[in-house]
Amino acid sequence: MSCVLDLLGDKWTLLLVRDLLLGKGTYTEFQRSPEGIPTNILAERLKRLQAADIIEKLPYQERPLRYRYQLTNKGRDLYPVLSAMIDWGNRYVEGTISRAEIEALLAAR
Amino acid sequence: MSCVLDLLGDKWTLLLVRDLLLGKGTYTEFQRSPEGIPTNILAERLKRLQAADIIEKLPYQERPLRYRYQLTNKGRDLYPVLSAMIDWGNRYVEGTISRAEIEALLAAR
DNA sequence: CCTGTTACTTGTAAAATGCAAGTGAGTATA
DNA sequence: TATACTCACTTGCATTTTACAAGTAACAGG
Repeated sequence: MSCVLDLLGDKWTLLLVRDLLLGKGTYTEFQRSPEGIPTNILAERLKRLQAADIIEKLPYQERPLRYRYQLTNKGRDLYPVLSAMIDWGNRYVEGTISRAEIEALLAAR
Repeated sequence: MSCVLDLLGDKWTLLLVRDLLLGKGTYTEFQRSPEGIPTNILAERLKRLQAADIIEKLPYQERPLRYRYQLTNKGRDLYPVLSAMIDWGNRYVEGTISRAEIEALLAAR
């Protein structure tokens, strides 16, 4: 647990994983998420997640060359963690989006 | 997710929930956990978890009057979140204790 | 009285975070 | 061929949070 929380135990990291699961992938897409992650924190977290092999950076266009981030298998396997948090949130925290609505968002993309 | 992470998204909170699930309950028991939580952080997190109705403080002896903390139903329902993290850790993080060993610890108490 | 235990609180230095502004590569527009 | 614009960051700095050490208060036992 302690080792896992050294990687994921902060306010922003799992929000990034959530965004990635929802299909976001570019720097500006992450920045535009409603929580408004500070740009220096975003850059640092992306590096940490890459170093931990949870995400990878791939070119998605040339001229101009641009990269997008996407989850590795290791990263995608965090879905059950997010899923459990969503279920708990739906049960106990007000104003949370239901699991069904989220699955719909995932299916839509 | 964001609301849930405002409560749980830090290094120590879920470690406390883990300790509580393992049967720990007094201030010194938490302090003696191998991660070594700083005492001021411990006090603050216990207050936050109480305020969030995740734990409650109950007297366990008189003369001298002493309290222990224990999970509420809301707190116990965090088990699936921990469980998902443990499974992910077992798969991807070295030096993690297997789920089976943890279940044994839980059964033992 | 003196020592020990439990459960904290207080002070402070170090580290992480949040915010604003700036940079550089490349593209599009006038 | 300047000028402006987008994307993906980096840098500087004030504020907040954390970590570590020390101190405190209530009570008990010898």
